[in-house]
Amino acid sequence: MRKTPDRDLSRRERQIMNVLYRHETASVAEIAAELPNTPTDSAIRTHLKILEAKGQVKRQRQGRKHVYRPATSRTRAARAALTGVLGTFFDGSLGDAVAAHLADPQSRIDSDELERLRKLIRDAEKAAK
Amino acid sequence: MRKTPDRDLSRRERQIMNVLYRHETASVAEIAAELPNTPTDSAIRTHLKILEAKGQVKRQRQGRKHVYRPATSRTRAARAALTGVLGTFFDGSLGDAVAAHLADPQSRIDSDELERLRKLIRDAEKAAK
DNA sequence: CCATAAGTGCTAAAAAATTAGCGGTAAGGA
DNA sequence: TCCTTACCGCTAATTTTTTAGCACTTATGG
Repeated sequence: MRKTPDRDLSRRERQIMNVLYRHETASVAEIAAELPNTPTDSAIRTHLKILEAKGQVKRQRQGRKHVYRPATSRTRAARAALTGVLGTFFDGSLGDAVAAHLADPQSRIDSDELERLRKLIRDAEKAAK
Repeated sequence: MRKTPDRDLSRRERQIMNVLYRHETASVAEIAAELPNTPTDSAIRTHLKILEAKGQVKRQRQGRKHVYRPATSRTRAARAALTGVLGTFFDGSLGDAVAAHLADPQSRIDSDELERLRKLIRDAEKAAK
């Protein structure tokens, strides 16, 4: 028996949650389509059942099948994930992260995106006053 | 036997790698100090051995003990982690992520940080021309 | 209204992850 | 030098994760 339940999710559980966050909502078959080393539907259903018991996902019938969604809002999860990455890799600094991403040759930031960022910062500065 | 080795790391492996990325370099005892549900040093050593075999960490004697560090550069790992979060939660958009973080009441962005961001964007725009 | 297909949950087995015991080695101080 | 302490890796056991088999239910279309 486990003393304290693990805070983090297992590898598969995390993979599944990530699919759900990308899709907002997904059926077993849709999840299967995105998992590496694709397991059977049956295996996925077991994970979903466990995740549901952990309070991580909600399910809902939709016609013949079930559709699953994350129990916590995307916004909340997104903030937590971002904050985690900032903490682990960027010393908690958003600026460091933005700098790194802008410098990443893979990132392909276009000028519209830059423009958008510029406005975001400006608005934030305005709001701070 | 495993057909293809899993791309992702196991839960503990990831926890350990994250400690290493935060510290850049760490001893077994230092790692232990930061892991939830703290296991014995011996257990951690086993994980490190496996991570070393997977090519994820390098070790180095330092006096009496060993010191471990990630095998891949922090920069590379950081980019990958950030890109992953952007993909899962922000539709790949840096702007969305920045907006979310600025809107996060927990984030406590101060005006120096905003100033810094402003310059980053400006320089990037300049460079794009 | 029957046959088929699509989807489900239970259960138990297999594989992987996680852990600790223990004996060994070497450094440092009495 | 000898004892104690700090660390190490090997090995084997335990626990968790991950998986699939299978029998059951329910829409659907012929």
